Amino acid sequence: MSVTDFEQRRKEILGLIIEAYVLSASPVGSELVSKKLRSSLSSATIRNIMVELEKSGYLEQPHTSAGRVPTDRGYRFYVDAVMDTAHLSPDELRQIEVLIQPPELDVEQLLQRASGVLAGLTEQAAFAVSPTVKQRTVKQIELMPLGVRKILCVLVANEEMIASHVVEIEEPMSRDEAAALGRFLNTELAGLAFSELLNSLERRMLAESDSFYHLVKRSLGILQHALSSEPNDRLYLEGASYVVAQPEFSRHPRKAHELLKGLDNEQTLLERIRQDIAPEGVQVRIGREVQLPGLEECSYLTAPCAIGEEIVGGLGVLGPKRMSYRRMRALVEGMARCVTNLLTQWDTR
Amino acid sequence: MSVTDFEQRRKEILGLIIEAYVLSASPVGSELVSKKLRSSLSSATIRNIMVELEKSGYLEQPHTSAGRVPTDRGYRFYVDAVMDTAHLSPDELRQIEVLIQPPELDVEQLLQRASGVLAGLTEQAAFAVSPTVKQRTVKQIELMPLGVRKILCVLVANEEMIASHVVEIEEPMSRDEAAALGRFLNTELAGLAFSELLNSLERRMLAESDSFYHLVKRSLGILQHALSSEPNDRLYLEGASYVVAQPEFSRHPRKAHELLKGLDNEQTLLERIRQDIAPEGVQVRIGREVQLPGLEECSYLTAPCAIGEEIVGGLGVLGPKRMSYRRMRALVEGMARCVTNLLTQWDTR
DNA sequence: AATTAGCACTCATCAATATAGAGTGCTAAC
DNA sequence: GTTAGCACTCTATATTGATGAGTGCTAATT
Repeated sequence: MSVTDFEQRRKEILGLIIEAYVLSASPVGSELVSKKLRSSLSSATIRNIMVELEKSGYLEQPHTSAGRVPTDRGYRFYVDAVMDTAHLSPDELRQIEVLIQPPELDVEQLLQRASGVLAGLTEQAAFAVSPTVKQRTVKQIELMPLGVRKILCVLVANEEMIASHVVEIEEPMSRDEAAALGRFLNTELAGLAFSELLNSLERRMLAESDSFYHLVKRSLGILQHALSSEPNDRLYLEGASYVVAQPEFSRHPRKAHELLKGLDNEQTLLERIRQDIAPEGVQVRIGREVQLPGLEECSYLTAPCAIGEEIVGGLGVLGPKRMSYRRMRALVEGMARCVTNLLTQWDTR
Repeated sequence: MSVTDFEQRRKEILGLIIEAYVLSASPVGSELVSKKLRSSLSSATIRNIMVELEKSGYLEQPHTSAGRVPTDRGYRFYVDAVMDTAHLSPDELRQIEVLIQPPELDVEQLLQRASGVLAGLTEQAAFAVSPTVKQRTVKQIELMPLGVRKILCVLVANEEMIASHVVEIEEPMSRDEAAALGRFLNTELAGLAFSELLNSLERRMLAESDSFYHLVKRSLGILQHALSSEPNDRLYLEGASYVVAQPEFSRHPRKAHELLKGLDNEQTLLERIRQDIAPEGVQVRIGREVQLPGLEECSYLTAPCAIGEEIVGGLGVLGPKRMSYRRMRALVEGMARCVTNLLTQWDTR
């Protein structure tokens, strides 16, 4: 038997152990593996291999004379090198699209639905992070005076992504002035990324001392405020109850409590998840890799959502380390694809 | 000893039992009550009174030879007729105002902070319902074409409450047309409640066949859409982990799971809570009165938040039935007062 | 050299049992 | 109307022993 065959067999057995453990939530013994294995090997042989897998750090024993349980490293190896990739069928994708389609063209509603449906499908906690208008390019900017010293600044990235902010200003501004300023901004700034807006205006202020100086200065003040806060920067999270119901947590109330405390921390979660949203597709974080307080016993998967080529947000699933990574990956990928499809459709309509 | 003295003593004992139970979470025996009672009565006498209180339905025994535990009815009586009212000191109120003040004039952010701070102070789950623009009166309406067949409709109730919706329309509309329509709407509809808007327009359509007919018709179509969905209609909920950590739930994982499932149901919760927000002030719902699936073992308190005299939202606290209603009422009332203060300040600034 | 049967050993789990003590209701005395 | 005293009930906790799943090791087998 060649070395690679050897390796292959170890992988297969690790896979079987993990899959059995995912279902049963209790340590897996050599007998069971022996039965499930295609090539018939006795439990004794399996035991020998299990010892090797334990030495490699993929498995561990809760105590002498219990079966084996995967370690973080075991799961990681399984995800990277053992499990095969599944995809949802076109039919399932269509069904999901129907489920998440909101009655209106509204990104927030879409994401809320997506996280809800994803939680239901996976029976885990599911999340979606709303894209910030900042990441997108300017389509239109409108200014509208409210009262004397307040101005409503509406930033339009595209039809579905709109941010409006009330900005307090020093000098009063009339309706006509606002309209003029709006026209100025729209001709000068359309097509820029919102993130470059301020830089661009600042550069102009330094360079030219032209007739627009006053306009530029006022715009800068207003846009600085409007872009500084983004209340829509939100994490939709649903289905925490599924996770707490898992034996890992329901048997250890303290852990459940810590998990929920961790999930209450919307901002921390959001930042961490944002980091993982990458164009490469589905990302997996396992156990201690999660690096979020209270979520050491959890794993999560993320996938990016895009409008066309531009990544504008993401979604994913969070559950106990003991989850079916194969199925979760398929579902997260499928859901992200559906959201991306819908957003892109909306955008080009 | 007169009848009212008699009644008074029963109340005092019920109060002691409830307060002890709130702290200890375990059935309260006659010995303990006897010790805590000011007028010294032996445990035997207390037992007799406890039997009466049990007959009245205020107490029950988990089993023979355990102490007593309050029933829903017992809590209700305690809240209505036994406990005294506490209020936060002006100093505490000021501290809270500082804590919840957001960096910007934004109702949503204010409510989010309020629910977070309230959860921290009460160590229970706390919630806040965002006011819908529908409940307020029209200050300004702006229409802004986006692309060919879409129009952005901005509804301004006051500086801090703004709702914007993208509406798809049949016939294209130019910038000028939109501006004209906007002017029409602002002159005709300002001061009306948003909820009356549609009715008012419909009446006009039937009555007059005047030169404005076309304008009215178009407005109606747009506003119908814009008002039909209210994505800001949201419930902020924080601190569920506190509740799950209470022995009522941490000792019974199934109950904890059901609680969390109940809390996941944002819409149902929101509707139920809205019903309870009354101008009279703090409302209390206890146990089965809650009438929300999965929350039979909980109680909640709500208080209205207003801008001036007009109630625009509310907030409250949710926890196990075994909570310090006295302290919760003070905190909920105080927090509502702070939010009301801030909103009213903003509005009149 | 790899595999396997056989076996002694370990340890968690579960049910059965005993024990302690908290709290009751009742009765009779104050 | 109040209270001391007491028998009684029932939970909570600890103890014990039996069960069995699963292991590691050794020696036999292929």
